Amino acid sequence: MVTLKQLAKELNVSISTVSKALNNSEEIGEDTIKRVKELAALYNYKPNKVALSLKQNKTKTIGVIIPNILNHFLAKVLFGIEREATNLGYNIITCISNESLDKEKQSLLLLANGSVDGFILSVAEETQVKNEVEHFKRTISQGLPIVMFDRVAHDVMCDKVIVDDFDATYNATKSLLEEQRKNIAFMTNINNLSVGKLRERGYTKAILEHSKQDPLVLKVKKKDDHQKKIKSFLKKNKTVDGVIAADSTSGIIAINTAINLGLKVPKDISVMGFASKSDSNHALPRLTTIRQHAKAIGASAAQILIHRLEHMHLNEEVKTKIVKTSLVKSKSTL
Amino acid sequence: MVTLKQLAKELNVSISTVSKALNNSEEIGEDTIKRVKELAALYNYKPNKVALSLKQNKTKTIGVIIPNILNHFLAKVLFGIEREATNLGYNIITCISNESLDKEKQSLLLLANGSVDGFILSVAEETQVKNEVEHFKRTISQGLPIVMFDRVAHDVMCDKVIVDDFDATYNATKSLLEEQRKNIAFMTNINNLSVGKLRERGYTKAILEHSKQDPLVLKVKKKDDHQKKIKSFLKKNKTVDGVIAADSTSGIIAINTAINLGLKVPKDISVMGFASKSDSNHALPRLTTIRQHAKAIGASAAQILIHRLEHMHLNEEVKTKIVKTSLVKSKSTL
DNA sequence: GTGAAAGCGCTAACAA
DNA sequence: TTGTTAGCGCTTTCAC
Repeated sequence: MVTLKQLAKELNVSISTVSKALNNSEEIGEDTIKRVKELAALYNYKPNKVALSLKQNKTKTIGVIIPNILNHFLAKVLFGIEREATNLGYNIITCISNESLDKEKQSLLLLANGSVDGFILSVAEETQVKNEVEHFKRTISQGLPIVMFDRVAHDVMCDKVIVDDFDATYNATKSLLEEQRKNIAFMTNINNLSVGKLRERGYTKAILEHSKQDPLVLKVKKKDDHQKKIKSFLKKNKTVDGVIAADSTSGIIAINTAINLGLKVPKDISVMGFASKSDSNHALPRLTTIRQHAKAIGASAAQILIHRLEHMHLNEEVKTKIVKTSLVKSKSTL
Repeated sequence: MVTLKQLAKELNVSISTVSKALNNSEEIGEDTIKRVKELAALYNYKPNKVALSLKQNKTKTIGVIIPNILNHFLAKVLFGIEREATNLGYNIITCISNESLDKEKQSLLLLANGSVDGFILSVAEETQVKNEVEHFKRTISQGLPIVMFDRVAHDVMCDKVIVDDFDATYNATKSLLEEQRKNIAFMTNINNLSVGKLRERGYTKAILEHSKQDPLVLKVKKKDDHQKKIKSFLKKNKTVDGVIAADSTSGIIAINTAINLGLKVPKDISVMGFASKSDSNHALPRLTTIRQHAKAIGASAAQILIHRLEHMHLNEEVKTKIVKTSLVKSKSTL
């Protein structure tokens, strides 16, 4: 890479002249500016990012810590973050915590050495289970702002972008009740997560308030055979005529399994679940989905963090933004 | 963040003494080392990454350019890259080209300002269609090595990690022929990509060599209704008794659609396709899949790049690594 | 209108 | 054993 020094030498002017010329300083003569710019263009000069970062004590880089990149929702949020950050002139350094508390701590520590100006993250499953938050607080107190999305740690004072999980399942359940469903089951493989619990509560509340049935919940663990679990559940609970799925695969599998068992969807059983558009394609009939607007969540998180970074002096209060889900009807419900 | 300067001041020693002490230099007295380290620990000192990068003229950071983060395969490769890079002491800056040539150029340019030491990337669809490679060559000639994976630009001299796409479908097709399938179709929605073409050629060759049928190919475009396309294809070609899917969704949809049309899988029709483990769950019976070992591909790419970065002086020849696919049999084939 | 010098945080050659 | 100094590439204040 060409440096100011080299340009200066070749032009027989000082380094500072070159610097000022390239930054269109008023101080510099017109033809000098022209000469400098021409040579810079010729050599394809680009200011060294690292030197700039050191000088200005900011990197224009955001650390993003994602629990699981293979989760379609999280990947899509990352997509949103990347796009918005790029538009606003920031790069992102991505770490994958792999749902591990240790890796999460590690990543936070590793990047808190001047590599990034702040963080966007979703809390790892293990962290939520153990309810640890010290590492977040420490990072923030070091002057590195954090924006949490989706899975957040409520007792950490920082900006948050979340989904209306409770309302989403509450409304989804009510919508199945309006179809006159008498025995609606709730399926989840994210029962450990804050969002998973909220979704279950939304379902339960709707059932208790508006139905005569008891809540009926199937909790699938990561290591379970997902298909088998759902199949035996549906076999055992033959009167189930509605399903709310808290995660993106349970809904798909529920439809496929129901059909395999000879049920008609949605005539005999209605299925509704959190999922993305592309996943909903994997069932026939297509899954009626609760969409989380993942890209918008990512974009919001990036905006909020960058706004804070660029207005650090203002010391604004932390805020929580709620991105509303929407229900996209398809053929798996009436 | 605490700096050496502050530590030095508080300890009444020089900056270089502190630096050396922290680096366990032989030159420094034992008790000085101890005093320095204690204070450093107290203040939670961490060497400033940016300063180090500037000094040593390397960032220990890799630029990763992914065409589409929502593609499960690519996301998994990213996962592999991140893990391996982290293990080897590198960070990754992720850019998403979104299959756009412009964004790809943009990202390359943006990071070639000292932000990263090298690149790992998979070529964007538009880039492959237009067959542009100049931006890659320019980057490399600037001293930033590139490792390409999966979708590679053959006329760029750089390290590559690829899949045995041709062999994979050739063998898959032969395996269906061994089931005595008489009319095997090939379905793809990645016909624009180098890998998509290779996969089609593998299928075609196997058919031409070992079967009496003509090749039968269904090309689905991004904007098509995937389910509809496959449904009408299967309706029109009622004698199709085998399917090879080049991408990760066509196989799933083919199974679900066949069942919807009243066919028995695998009795009436066998389906086999590229897909990941989690996707294969979306069909019932589960899809027999061609696995690409995405994580291993990512890890290899990271290893190769980092090796090159740390042995730049050797100027080793570029190499191409082929990661063999494997066929995981499930219930969608005999 | 142009240049010299300081400084961001760090390392390392050299001096004491 | 410890300190001084230069320098990585850049911006910016202050002199000329």
